[in-house]
Amino acid sequence: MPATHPRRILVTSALPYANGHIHLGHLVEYIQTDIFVRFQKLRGQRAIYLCADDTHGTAIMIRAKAEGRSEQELIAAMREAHLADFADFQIAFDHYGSTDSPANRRLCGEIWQSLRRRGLVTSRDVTQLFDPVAGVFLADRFVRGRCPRCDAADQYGDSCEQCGATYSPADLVDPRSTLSGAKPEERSAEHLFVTLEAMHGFLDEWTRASGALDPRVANYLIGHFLGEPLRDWDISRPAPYFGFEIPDAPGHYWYVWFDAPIGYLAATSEWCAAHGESFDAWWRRGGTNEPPAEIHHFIGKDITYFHTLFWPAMLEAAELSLPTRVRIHGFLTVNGQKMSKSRGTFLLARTYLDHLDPGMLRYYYAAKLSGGIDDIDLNLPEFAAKVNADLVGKVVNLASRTARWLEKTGLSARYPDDGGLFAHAAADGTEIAAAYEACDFARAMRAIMLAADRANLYVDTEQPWKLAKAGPEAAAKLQDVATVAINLFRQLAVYLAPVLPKFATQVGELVGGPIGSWEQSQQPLTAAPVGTFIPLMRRVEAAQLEALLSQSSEQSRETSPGVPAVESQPSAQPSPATDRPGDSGDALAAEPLAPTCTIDDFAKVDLRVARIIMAEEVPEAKKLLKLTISLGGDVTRTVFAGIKGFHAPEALVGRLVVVVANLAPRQMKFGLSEGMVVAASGAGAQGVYLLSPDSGALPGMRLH
RNA sequence: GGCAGCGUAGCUCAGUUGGUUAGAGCACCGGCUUCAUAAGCCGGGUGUCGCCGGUUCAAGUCCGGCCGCUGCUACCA
Repeated sequence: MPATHPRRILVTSALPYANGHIHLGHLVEYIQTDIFVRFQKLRGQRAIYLCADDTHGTAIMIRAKAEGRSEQELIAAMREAHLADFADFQIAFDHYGSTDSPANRRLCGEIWQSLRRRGLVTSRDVTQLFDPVAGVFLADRFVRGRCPRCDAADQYGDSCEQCGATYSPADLVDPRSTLSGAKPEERSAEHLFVTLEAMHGFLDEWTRASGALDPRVANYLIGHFLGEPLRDWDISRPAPYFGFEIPDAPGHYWYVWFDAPIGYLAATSEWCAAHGESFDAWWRRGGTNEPPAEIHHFIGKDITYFHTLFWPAMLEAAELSLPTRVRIHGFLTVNGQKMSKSRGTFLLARTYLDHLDPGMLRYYYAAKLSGGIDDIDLNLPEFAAKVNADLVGKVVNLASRTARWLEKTGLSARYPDDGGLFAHAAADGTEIAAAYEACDFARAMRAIMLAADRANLYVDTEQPWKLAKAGPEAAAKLQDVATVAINLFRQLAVYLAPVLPKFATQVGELVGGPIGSWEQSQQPLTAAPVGTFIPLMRRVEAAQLEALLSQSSEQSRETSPGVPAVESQPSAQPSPATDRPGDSGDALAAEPLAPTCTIDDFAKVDLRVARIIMAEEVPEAKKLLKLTISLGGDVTRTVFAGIKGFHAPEALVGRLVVVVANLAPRQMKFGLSEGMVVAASGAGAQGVYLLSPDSGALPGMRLH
């Protein structure tokens, strides 16, 4: 519980790059951070959540040029889009800045002077490929050519995707710039470096002993960087570059990764200016009489070393406060694989919002995040099941099934005997809070759902619907039972408030007023009016998920020219089939075409002709027939096929069908199924139609 | 190629410093309930804890090797 002096907690998320829109992968971090900050505020701590757009660098410069507008116009437009996405996902920054701001320029200058004073800046020439037409130096990925080892065409400047060779861009055969198509030339330019090795002792100590890092991360750093002399960090880029020109080195610009983390400081500075606070009190060591502010950075594992080596070194050199904790999370996969435009799983925040409630994603992520650096998977069928079961079926349903009894009477004047349920859940608050504090939100959600289970069991046991029918003499008992249920419901809403802020607000409107303090979970409400219950959250339907994926696929086709558009297929010729009566587009419309797959994808599926040699009823099964099929010779398989009712077993024996022969065997209730018989179905689901090859085909033949 | 993480029930995952009979949710089956958004409650069983070896009285847990999956690969590593 907050003592007389609340903790001061400064929290950041990594700055999103102004080169693209927010997607569901980004949101893992912003939602995680937002939950942490909201939790701290609910507990009465003084927490501030700061972030900003990361706006500088070559990529922004090139994109602005390609779009024929200034960098400032580009980043302003992207900022607006980012802010709208964050707001709609209920991510509540206390301040959202930009690295392209006067405050950031000033602070970059100050840090830079600290590095200079300490003699940590040096310079030397660096040779890079230069695009003479576009007039810019080229990163490896902006150069393509033939592999010097295997001669594969169209390879990136650093490694060959065909043979795996690694090399430098200058080794490529016939290199060309992906920006202009011009042949790049080698140019040498002076770069400025920070001599990190001078900070080696400090970093060793900080990594090991500060407690800011998970031991696994500390081990990683010790094993990979701190075990040998640290390389100089190339901190400048020659013109042309979109960024801040270095004041004492005209023609040189700070590299984007220098000014990006300083954006945390700039955001603090701007927030302080707007709220009459002192920057020094938050970042300067010994800047106040208060205990030092805590500084928590939330980042993805990909930018670990920027935040655990370069950034602490910069802060140390500038004598600013060091991070209390660097909280590192993994990446998001969708349905078990990385987000992919061609699979339609590269899900933008905005696309999600077009179809689904943001609170649901916040809850799902919370239920998956345990504070570690493991990747988390967004499995869409599981997402629907979890949201429907936990939020709709357990939590919201609790009010849905009891609030109506209290509309006229309000809560009982005294809190009834609930068998210790409220006190039990109030005591759970300690463990739930500890889990939130440790960013083990998954554990917090499990504990909260257990409390929800107990509450539902209570309602089930007390059977208020019977009391309602029992007449006036049971009215007091009915009011008491509903009072308990609604109190337990509101208690859950307090615990869930960091995850579901909008839901908590709505619950406050239903009963008891605004939820603003963790303490509200500790005392039941009495004699308060109860509003009319309106459904607070709708179930997720499969159709919504399909619509989400299908819209995402369309967007990807529009925006990624590398993926052939379905529309580009020559389909204008009238097809004989479309002239047939009854051949409507219903079936196609009911199940839109799957995303494009390659011939390699198709080759993974081994389709074979097979002969059904036995077909048996499975008495207990509603849909299944047990088939024994032959792939030729004495190779037979047992397959359970969902065709009962559409085909008589005896009519199937001897018939040729097509099977997926390399499908992973699946244990079904009635036995192991070792393949799948291919059949057509869909639209109206009027039937299931087996495929047959033309006569002459033999078992074992593969479909190509 | 380099680096990292993971591998526990059909699926998604928990399993504290090694310590009884390895757990939860979902899915599935049966029963109850009918207030509630096809919601709720009870019961049911399922595991060579990826494989091989080692340390130990004791290994899902520690060590080594192998296999598989996933992610990252930025002017860097």
